[in-house]
Amino acid sequence: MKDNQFFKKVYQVVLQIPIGKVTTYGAIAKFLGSPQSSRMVGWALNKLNCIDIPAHRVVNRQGLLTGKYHFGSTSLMQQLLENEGLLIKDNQVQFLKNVFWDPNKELN
DNA sequence: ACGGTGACCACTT
DNA sequence: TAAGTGGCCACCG
Repeated sequence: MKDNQFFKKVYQVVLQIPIGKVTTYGAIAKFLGSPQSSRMVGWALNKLNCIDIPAHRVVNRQGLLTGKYHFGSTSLMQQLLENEGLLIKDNQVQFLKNVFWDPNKELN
């Protein structure tokens, strides 16, 4: 698969997210070199919804858990995040700015 | 083979 | 200030 690189990078980035931190689809997309292809990131995670990838640490720009319905249980994603010390309210990560982890800044 | 769709984001009315 | 629309690229029916 030629898009393996895209997947791989998403995979790598998500795996590098520290505990208690989250990133956004847009940030990852930008890191991949296609700032406009944030949809692909979500799509990639959808296909890579393996347990090996902590996709629960990836949220949208507003911090909303938009992909929670793809985790099987809507509460699972929230539980996982809360378990990492994050505060979730109304399907949204509180203090997102505080726990935001930017791959472009942290990874290079 | 083709069109619709998607875990989104940013710019333009 | 809020709502609408375009763009991105791969998968599924």
